[in-house]
Amino acid sequence: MTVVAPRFDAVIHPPPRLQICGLLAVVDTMEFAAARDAVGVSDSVLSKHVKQLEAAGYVKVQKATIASRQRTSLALTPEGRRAFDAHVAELRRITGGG
Amino acid sequence: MTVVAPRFDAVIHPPPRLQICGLLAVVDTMEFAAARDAVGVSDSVLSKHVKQLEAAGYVKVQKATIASRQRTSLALTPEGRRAFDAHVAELRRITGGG
DNA sequence: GGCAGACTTTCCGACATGGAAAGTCACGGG
DNA sequence: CCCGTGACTTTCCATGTCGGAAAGTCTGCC
Repeated sequence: MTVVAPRFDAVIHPPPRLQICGLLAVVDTMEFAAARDAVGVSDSVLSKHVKQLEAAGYVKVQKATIASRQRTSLALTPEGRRAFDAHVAELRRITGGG
Repeated sequence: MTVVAPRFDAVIHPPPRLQICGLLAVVDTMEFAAARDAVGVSDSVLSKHVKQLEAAGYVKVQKATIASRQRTSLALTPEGRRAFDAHVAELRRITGGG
């Protein structure tokens, strides 16, 4: 039985955003710099993609000042996880993965 | 063991092209009109996407005049199948599907 | 008050996309 | 023979998206 209703999500599909979500789906929370390096983009590009995911309500951004340094961490919202799972399900359907 | 080397392919990734490849991966060959309807795009749009897949050497286009009517059928080339499989593998890797 | 760190925004130029319309090409009809 | 039709293909356009670079914002430290 299918757990999520497959639904193609244009906000998630672009490579950088698919990667961000894929990472967050596994680690639950990750810092801005780590995500930027993992995705392999510049600060501005990551910032812009995160902003779109945030605007869609898929990612939650937490800014904290730790040890005098600004730390921004990212995490999927429950809705973001649902959307991601649904998108992945749709990808599998499209690509013949069941 | 991995059968294909995961490799993100920008030619395949865009939704319409991912769909076209996904369809061809299953049916081996499909007519232009059937693909257009399955993907849900206009003639011109399908034609343009197919052209890109063809330019990349991923899809083979065969035009035949059958019963006085032009019939264009599409099929994945061996290289197209490899590229599609590799892209799908990469998507699974990114999306945490192994 | 000035400086550094960590992001954000703004400013572009380069492409990618899709729909509509015009263009091809090969019949089949009149 | 010329025309209309079917099945695509190209061209024309108006948007949109992307990414890099540079400037801007904020906060805490010196």
